Amino acid sequence: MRDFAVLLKENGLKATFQRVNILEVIEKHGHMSVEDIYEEVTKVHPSLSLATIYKNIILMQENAILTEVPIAGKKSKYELAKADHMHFICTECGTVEDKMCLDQTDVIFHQLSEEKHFKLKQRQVNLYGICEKCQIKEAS
Amino acid sequence: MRDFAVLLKENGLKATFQRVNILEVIEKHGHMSVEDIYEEVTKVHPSLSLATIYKNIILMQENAILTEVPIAGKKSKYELAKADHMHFICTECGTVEDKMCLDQTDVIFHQLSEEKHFKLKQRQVNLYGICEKCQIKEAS
DNA sequence: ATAATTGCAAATTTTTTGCAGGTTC
DNA sequence: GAACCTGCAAAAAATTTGCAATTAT
Repeated sequence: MRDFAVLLKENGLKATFQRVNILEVIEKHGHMSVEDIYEEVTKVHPSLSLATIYKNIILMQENAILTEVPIAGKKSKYELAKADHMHFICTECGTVEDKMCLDQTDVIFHQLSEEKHFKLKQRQVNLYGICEKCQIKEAS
Repeated sequence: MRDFAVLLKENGLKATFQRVNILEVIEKHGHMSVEDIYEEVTKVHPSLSLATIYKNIILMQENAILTEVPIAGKKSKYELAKADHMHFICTECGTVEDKMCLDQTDVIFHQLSEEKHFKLKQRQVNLYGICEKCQIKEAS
């Protein structure tokens, strides 16, 4: 488990129990909506409030600790900021799975960063479909 | 301007003034949030309600007439369903611009559709950065 | 010690719902 | 004329805000 207290301090944020807790559950589960986080985190720290989660998600995004993964037809999920990757998103159950970028994605990104009229900062490649579990469920 | 009445009927939906109107403003502006649509559409048809927009956006997505473009840090926008393309999204002003897919995106998509554990349906490549206008604004 | 952070409650904003009246085919 | 659709108003859900009490450094 990463040392989130240090990570927070490096970004000039105080390492409160709440923040570390939020980051730990996100690390553990990978991709979580605000509500997912709330449910998990209150198991350990029942008084942790939704307002605190909202405030911190915003703050941690500003500090590039968290990244939002907006999803068509569902609520956004949040993940720890990490090296560029793609997402498999299940349109049935909403599960998000990371997928390493292929070589071609770098080619594309590089080519697009040449575009003079748009200063490219970040890419997000989201692949929608049906995950293994839901395929099995559908079949039956 | 496309004949949206026909498009709606092809999908088994009644061609109401409201629906055609919603589709026309989206066609004209390219990418619009619910609120954008409401503001535009009420200029022509002041009594058109938000509830109608919400109901129809859902319905038209189910019928593959509209596509949601979810955007990190901003509200989703909606566009007419069309051939695969990428989006340049300005993180300052929220403007969305379409960008044709490069050849490599097809290679990637094809390669990923071989993955046995995920039945790939749709891709969404979103490129975040600063648009020309906002670059100029920043510089000054 | 002090500046930042939390948690509550209230306010605001966004989205959904039910239904009576109106419209499309 | 039957089924569908709209617009209202109310309800529900999601997010933000202000502030007094608490906590991290």
